[in-house]
Amino acid sequence: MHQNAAAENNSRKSDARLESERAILTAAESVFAEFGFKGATTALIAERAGLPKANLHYYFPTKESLYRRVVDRIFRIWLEAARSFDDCDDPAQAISRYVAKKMEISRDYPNGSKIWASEIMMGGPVMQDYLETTLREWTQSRIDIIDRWIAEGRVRAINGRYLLYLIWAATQHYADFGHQIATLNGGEPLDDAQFCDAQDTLIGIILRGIGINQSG
Amino acid sequence: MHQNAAAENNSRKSDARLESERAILTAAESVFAEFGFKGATTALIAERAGLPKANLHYYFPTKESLYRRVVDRIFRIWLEAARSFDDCDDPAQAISRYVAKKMEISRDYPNGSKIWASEIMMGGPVMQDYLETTLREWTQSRIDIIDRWIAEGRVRAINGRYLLYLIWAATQHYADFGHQIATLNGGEPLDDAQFCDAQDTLIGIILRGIGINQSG
DNA sequence: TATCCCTCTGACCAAATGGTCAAGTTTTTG
DNA sequence: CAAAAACTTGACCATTTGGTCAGAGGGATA
Repeated sequence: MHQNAAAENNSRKSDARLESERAILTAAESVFAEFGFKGATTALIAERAGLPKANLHYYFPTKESLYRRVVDRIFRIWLEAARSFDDCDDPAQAISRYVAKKMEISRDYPNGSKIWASEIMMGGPVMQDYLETTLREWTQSRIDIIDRWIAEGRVRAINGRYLLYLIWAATQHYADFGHQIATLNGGEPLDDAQFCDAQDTLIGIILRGIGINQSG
Repeated sequence: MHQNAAAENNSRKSDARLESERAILTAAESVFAEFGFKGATTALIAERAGLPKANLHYYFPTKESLYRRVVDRIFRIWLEAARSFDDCDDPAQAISRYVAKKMEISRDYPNGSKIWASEIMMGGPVMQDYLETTLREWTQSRIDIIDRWIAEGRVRAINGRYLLYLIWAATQHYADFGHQIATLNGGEPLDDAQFCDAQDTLIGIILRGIGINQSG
């Protein structure tokens, strides 16, 4: 196959290898999300990935190395969402875009969000570096932006830090507590219309809550 | 000791037994919160409770029975907070009291909140009954109250369900993600002043967000 | 003191689990 | 085509873990 060349761009890894790794990582995400790091078993991950456990250990020597790869991916997705805060200097647009993006991530990668939550609850054994460097810097720079908006009178005087926590909490809730939300929805996950309603309700409350009068 | 009579009110359990059970339950809460159900080991729980593992199994025959007791306690605390929604018919007071109460619970029983979160992420194997009965009924009745407030024009038209989810998410975040919040606070948990600030910021955003103009 | 009941605990066991390995099979390369 | 490199896998192992058990305190009551 001629796609070989494209695949080899990625560290000379064959298509088959990439496919196996992808299957393992996907399975690992679901198992780590459901049982936490200690509760996850490599046997179950291998089973969900459709290959023998020994084969899984060929690609990922230890459970921890596999876990690290999964956490890495999650953090990269988080960083992508973080960028939507930069695209625009209008507070209303910046915040509503950021909230919308985080909601979409909760819907599209719920397992990633759960693993993040689990990591933090365990005291961040793997992500502590990220928390102390990248996340801390990102958070402070966004607080600075919010403070500038406040100084310019475009946003009501609030503590930007706790606004960010509110946004993180409210959006990630739709992933981390998806099972509870589904149970309270008759056992079914939110459909598209409900999800949009949740998103709009959240954005509406936050924007008005920080003193932005929405048009429309 | 004359307190004996008081203790015997509780199913004839001796002081010593109650004390041992309390120590075990406290230890169990911290271990389940940190490692999840599967990751928690009875050996570690026993160690943190300061007694041999065999003794723990004398009081709680299986790990699951111990876990159920811990989850029961959490749910009872949750119900207590839920009542603060009933004490008052004024939307501003009812909601600000409820949020404040939930924030206090996050500060005072962070492990309980983490175990709840972990349970939900596992698909609610133990709490599913609660979710489908008590929680569902409580949620619907509160949505009805919010809808009445809206009909009376005392609150902006919003979807009450997603307002509740926002409140749960934002308040429980301070327990579940306490480690992340501490890391972003220079490694120290929020002090009293910061915690109050977070509480006031949250209440302020929510009240204004649902169209209640606060005085003061 | 003798009896009874509750509590405590070290030693033990079977099952589960992370990880290894040698012996294969397949794919790539010279 | 042959050799080498990469991949696959069943069997195996050491450790961990939930739970058991026999027997040892220890404090009431008669």
